[in-house]
Amino acid sequence: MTSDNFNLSEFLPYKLSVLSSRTTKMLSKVYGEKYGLSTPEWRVLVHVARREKMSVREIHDSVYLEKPAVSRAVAKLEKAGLLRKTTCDKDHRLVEIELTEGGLYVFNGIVPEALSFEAAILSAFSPEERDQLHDLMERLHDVLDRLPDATRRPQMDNDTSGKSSTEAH
Amino acid sequence: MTSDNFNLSEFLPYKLSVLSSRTTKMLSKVYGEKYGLSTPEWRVLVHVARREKMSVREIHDSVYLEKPAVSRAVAKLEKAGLLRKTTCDKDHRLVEIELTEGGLYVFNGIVPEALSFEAAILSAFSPEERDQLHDLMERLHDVLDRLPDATRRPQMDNDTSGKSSTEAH
DNA sequence: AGAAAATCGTTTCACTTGCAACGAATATCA
DNA sequence: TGATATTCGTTGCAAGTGAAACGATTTTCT
Repeated sequence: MTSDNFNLSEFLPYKLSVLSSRTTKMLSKVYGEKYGLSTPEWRVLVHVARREKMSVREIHDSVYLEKPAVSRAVAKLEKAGLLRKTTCDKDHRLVEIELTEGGLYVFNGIVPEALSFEAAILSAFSPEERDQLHDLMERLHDVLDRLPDATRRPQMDNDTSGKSSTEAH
Repeated sequence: MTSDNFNLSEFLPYKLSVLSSRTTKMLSKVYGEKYGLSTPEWRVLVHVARREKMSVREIHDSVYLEKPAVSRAVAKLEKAGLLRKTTCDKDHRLVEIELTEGGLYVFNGIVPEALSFEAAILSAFSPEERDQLHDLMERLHDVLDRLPDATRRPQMDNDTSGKSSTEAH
């Protein structure tokens, strides 16, 4: 029998899922307990904070969230006063989403904690190991991209500030 | 301003989540489309296949699934005829779960495909890099374990066959 | 211009999840 | 032994999710 000794706990997709779930769950305490944000809301908030105005579709394209998830997150964040939503003048199908002052305030409150959480996690690694991790994950994505029924991978958006993406590491 | 240039797409918890989601989603086609199993059902099935009889609690302890998720997955798998559920003689609170012949058949059909999916993913890596990946993920878990509000991490169960866990490779 | 197709954001619906509470069974301990 | 506490598996419920459908708007093409 060939599959007799299949061990779930050594199966890469399962291991990735467990690690990801634990990480997300522990991070969610940062934006959840203190600010009452869900994970989609947290993602939308920090993404919107990077640009002037953006539409639901732009968020959907760059963040790993389904369109309905973006729409609902935006609705909740608007109700909470963290962002403002107006219909675009030039194209009435589009909405223009931007942070309010309150949204910026929350953003500035959460991000340092999120970064310190990430720093705590990465503290176990040397700079070389962090590069390794990044590299391995990137190559994992590349393999997934080439598989038959490849799932959508959100586009990394062009950085408006900071180092250019063409710059060597 | 310190958090001006926070970039979600370079944030480790987010990156882990995206990679894990993509992997799980693509793997789920293996057990989903052809066998109609959900992810919890797939996990329960392959875990139960490793031992004689086990309880819901034992599954919950070793697999990253909430107790209700295990209970529901077991119920569905039983209804599908893939496993058998009987109340324990010695302790009537417990149930004894074991694979049926049909369950073993499905198991033997799925596992090779799952393993070949994993192999396809890992094909991009050298043996050393696979060890690196494993090592980095393990150390990530260790860090999470030591953090204040550490989330539960399922126990890796003792292997009944194959190499012992104390063996240095 | 006018019909048809495409796009955008929202909503609907069925399904899944996570958490707490529950009844049943056993263990603990006076 | 009898009262209390604990454990086990299930269920209820509120919230979240994904896929398809929808109305509104714009684009495309004749």
